[in-house]
Amino acid sequence: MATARQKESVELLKAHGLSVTGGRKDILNLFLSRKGALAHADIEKKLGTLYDRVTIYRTLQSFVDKGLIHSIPTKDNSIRYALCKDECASGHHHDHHIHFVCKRCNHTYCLDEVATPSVKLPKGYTVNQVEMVVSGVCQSCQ
Amino acid sequence: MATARQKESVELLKAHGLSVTGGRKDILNLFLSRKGALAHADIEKKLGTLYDRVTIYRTLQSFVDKGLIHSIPTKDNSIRYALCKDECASGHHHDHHIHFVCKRCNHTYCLDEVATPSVKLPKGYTVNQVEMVVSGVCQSCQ
DNA sequence: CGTTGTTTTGCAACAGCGTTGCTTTTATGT
DNA sequence: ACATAAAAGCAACGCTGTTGCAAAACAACG
Repeated sequence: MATARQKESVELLKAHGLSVTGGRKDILNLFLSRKGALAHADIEKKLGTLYDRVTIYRTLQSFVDKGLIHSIPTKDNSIRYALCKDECASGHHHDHHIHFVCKRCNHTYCLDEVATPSVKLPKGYTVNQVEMVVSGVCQSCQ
Repeated sequence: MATARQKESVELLKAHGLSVTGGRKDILNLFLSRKGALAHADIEKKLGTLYDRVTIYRTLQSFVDKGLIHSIPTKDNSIRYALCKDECASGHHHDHHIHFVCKRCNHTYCLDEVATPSVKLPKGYTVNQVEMVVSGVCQSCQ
């Protein structure tokens, strides 16, 4: 099981054109094991003794660049990251789902089954991307 | 005209239970004169010589607390602020409009005429607040 | 399996953002 | 105009994210 996940992360890394290193495997495993988004601070808290702060920053950046994870904007000024679905590729993110932030446990979830509704903008505006973040109370915290 | 705006800002401050000071008037005037959101950095650039950095932070915070302005989350990790409509009061923000970020001029607008569409979440989720940020190209930059 | 060239990591230092404590100055209400 | 309460200024700090460079790890190839 742990080995299965190991294999999965290695495959994912290779499939996205990233060389396989210990740090990348560990960080990717965090994303795979925990459904929900992670902030840099979360990762540092879990792996802080193993890897340098800078390495984590650069790893996250490379993951975003290669379409492995995407960033989620939040009100509290801390960027969170979550795994992308298969449709995302290098340079092209297609996260058409909405994000949910729980006020109790402070976890962030990708609600893949909920698509972002289309919006009608006033004349003259060209839409490029739509971000939707819903906050409230999640299933586990009810 | 400048005096009319002066009066308007004084009224607004008083109406929201804030004492009237030079800094608050100047900062509020910035919001009144410029349609669009402002980041702390923008304000500092315009008024930086007049007021201390800390004063600007505290002023913005008090404006948010009293329901004068609201914050807008962005991907680049810089909080922007925009004027609230009348429905907002101390502690209760009702910004049910969407926000638009232009990729060209990098301005942020409140599209008050566009309401946030309602979303259907999976069972077990309680919705508290919905944030919608659309990015693209604005009217002036077409 | 070892060598070589490239990529990644760790370390140190730095810049920017936002906060806090304390003192001085400014506003408010009587 | 005065006393009291609030805000501004100053200094310092912590946290987040970035950059340059040297050491280490990885990938490809013979």
